[in-house]
Amino acid sequence: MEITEVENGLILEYVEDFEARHIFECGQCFRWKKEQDGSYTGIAYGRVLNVKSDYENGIVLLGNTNLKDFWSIWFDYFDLGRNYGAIKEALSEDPVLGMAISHGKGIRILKQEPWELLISYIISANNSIPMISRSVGLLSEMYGKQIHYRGEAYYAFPDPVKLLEAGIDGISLCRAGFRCKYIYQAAKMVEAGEIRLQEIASMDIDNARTTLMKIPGVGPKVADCIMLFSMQKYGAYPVDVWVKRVTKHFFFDRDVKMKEIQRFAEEKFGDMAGFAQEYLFYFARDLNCK
DNA sequence: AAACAGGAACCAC
DNA sequence: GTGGTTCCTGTT
Repeated sequence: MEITEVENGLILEYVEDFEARHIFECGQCFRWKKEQDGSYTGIAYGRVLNVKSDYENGIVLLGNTNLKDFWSIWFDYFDLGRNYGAIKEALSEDPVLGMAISHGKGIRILKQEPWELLISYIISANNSIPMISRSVGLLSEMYGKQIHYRGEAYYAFPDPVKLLEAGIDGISLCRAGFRCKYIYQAAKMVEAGEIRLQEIASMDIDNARTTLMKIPGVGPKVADCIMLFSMQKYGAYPVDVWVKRVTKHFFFDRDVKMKEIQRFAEEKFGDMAGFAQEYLFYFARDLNCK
């Protein structure tokens, strides 16, 4: 990779396995908005960033940043030190994964913030992606810190304290329905130190899952999403309806239970299950696999 | 306008 | 521990 500093941004060249559309639209994040020019603008770690990529030429343009933030935030956020070529090659031994990977070849799993993901995925339960994005956006607008970029206002995701101050009634304004009480309780547990996300992140996958599931609104699927997308637990294989459908369709072709799918993923993909899940999810949505 | 979409809680068994 | 029902908001 080669980095050039330009006016209010960076040009990255010789970047492999990076396609903004695949990264931001494979279901792992809710705060990146597509712009007219095909770039994406989002907010993470208290910074607003604009991203545009050209997969074939290995070019990524980062707007509204600098070298310091690149090395302290964005290099890790986009996991640019990871060799996705090797992962894709290994997974492609399976022909179904081979197809899925050619559909989403530029997917990278972002290293997002555990607290924001905990709340985002509590909201995701029995909910659709546009509605989840809206609720997370509303919480941020109402209770998060405002940041300006190109004359527009962006909002960081609010701290637990801010949500506690808002109370259940304040939280309910984000239109997350029955999940609002879980959001409030989660904030309470985190603020009280009853749940320590950093500690959970350092546990092995089974202990981390069990501990996360003590939080109301967090079941097996939500726990696996939090672990995969913010705690680098790449053996997690979150099974939502799409992953259930696509796994069932290509690998079973019969009625299967969640537990069977979990065991199958663990045995077939091992510590790469999370990557396989993302390729399959994006593929299933593309195919509208039912 | 009724049917459908989407995970976890909760309660029987 | 498994199975069925309910929760909320929105779209088709």
